[in-house]
Amino acid sequence: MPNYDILTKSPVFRGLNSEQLSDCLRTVHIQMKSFRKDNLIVNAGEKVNQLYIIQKGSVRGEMLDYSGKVLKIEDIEAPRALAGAFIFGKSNVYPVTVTANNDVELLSIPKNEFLKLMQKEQTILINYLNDISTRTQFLSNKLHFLSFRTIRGKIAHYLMQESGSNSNTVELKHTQQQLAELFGVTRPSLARVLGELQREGLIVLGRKNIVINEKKRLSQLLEKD
Amino acid sequence: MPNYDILTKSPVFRGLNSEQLSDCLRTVHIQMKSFRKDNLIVNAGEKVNQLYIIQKGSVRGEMLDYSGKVLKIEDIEAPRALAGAFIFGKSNVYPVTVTANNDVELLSIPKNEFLKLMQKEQTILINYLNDISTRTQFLSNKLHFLSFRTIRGKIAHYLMQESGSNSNTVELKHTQQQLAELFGVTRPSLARVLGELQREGLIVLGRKNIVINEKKRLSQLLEKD
DNA sequence: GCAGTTTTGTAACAAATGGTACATTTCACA
DNA sequence: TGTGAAATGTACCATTTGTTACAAAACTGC
Repeated sequence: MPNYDILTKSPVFRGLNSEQLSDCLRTVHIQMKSFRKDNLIVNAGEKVNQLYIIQKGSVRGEMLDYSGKVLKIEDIEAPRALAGAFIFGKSNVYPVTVTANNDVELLSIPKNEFLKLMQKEQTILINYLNDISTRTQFLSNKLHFLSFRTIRGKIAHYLMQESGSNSNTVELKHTQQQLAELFGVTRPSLARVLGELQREGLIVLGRKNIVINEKKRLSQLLEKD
Repeated sequence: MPNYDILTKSPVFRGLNSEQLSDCLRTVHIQMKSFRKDNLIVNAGEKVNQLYIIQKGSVRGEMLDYSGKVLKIEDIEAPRALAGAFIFGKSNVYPVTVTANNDVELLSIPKNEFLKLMQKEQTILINYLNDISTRTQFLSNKLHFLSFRTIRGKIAHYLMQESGSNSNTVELKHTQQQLAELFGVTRPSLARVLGELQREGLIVLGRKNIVINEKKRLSQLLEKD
């Protein structure tokens, strides 16, 4: 029941066609796993012994601090790979708790079987290197983001990043609550700072977007943080 | 002038002997580079087109926020590899500024040459996967660490991590200033909280160590943060 | 269009941290 | 052993954020 058409679009198998992929996968032991919405897929701290590739649905990675408070790290959607960077490495342990956002199907490939695949297909090797490297870069960005001390700084950085160089409007895909979790701050604090920035004329708050009035002054906020 | 004896101890070339390594490296184009103490090796934002392996000395990776304030990320010493995870991936750009801690010699291998090496020597491939995976795990830890809101939480987490499960003494390898940078807080604030924790009887501050008196209460701090 | 739910705006106060300054202690080394 | 530099302890106040609470506005499903 692996869907080769979908899986060939995964970062790991990209560049192969369905036939090539099914030929490859026939030579190794694989397994399909299913999860329902909000099911726990992996708990932080579990050992990683296989590569998971999402064939259907989307999952979220969250970090739980000791009080159970949630810091959301990211969403991963089909057909991306899960925890690719944690199969190898020293501690082979999931750093985040992974939960299903909706109905999810995973392709599971044991570590040593996946090694065989990479030895066999150079395309998979290069893809895999690209994938974990991209993940590392994502973490690095996240780290950079969290390094802003103030909420103003985080907002400024977020808006500058989301708006790109040409546009002055940022479409919001998240509620304030979700944004606050992303920033690692409380919702009222975020709302307060957003309100301040609006009163100061830097931005205009819409329901589902934010218009940047003065990009220069906004970027100056970054320099003070 | 590559030193094969040292390089075989690098995470990337581990498992090969000097002869095997020199044979490998003879088939590709490599280059040696030298830097003096506090020389800039790579600026954050530069493109990554080669793998650097430190043959001699140590370097530090630092993130500069826009005001020029320094957030130290890590030290990397010979014979580890540098920015291994950023050769591949989407944005091929250094996330941190790399500076020499002392006199440094680097082995530089262009990206496509390094690909050849991995195709040729499976040992190098597996080593490389382990290396970048370990780096990702390091970043993930760092992220977890920074997610603690309060200084108390960061101190508690740091001490619990450093002391391990048996010992109650943490040897300090850093000054307060260095620790403060590691934590992303100011030095006086760190000193204040350390003082508070001592007054509350949780820890005893020494010049070059910290003794944990009540491990239970310390771990409870983590739950409140 | 209405009722219930979610999202947003905002206020008042508490808590935590930053910035700055300075005295004291420790360290390095001449 | 003495001296200058570095590290540490601490105090004061400003700033930022958290916490809690509540009202208004916007959505949702009927």
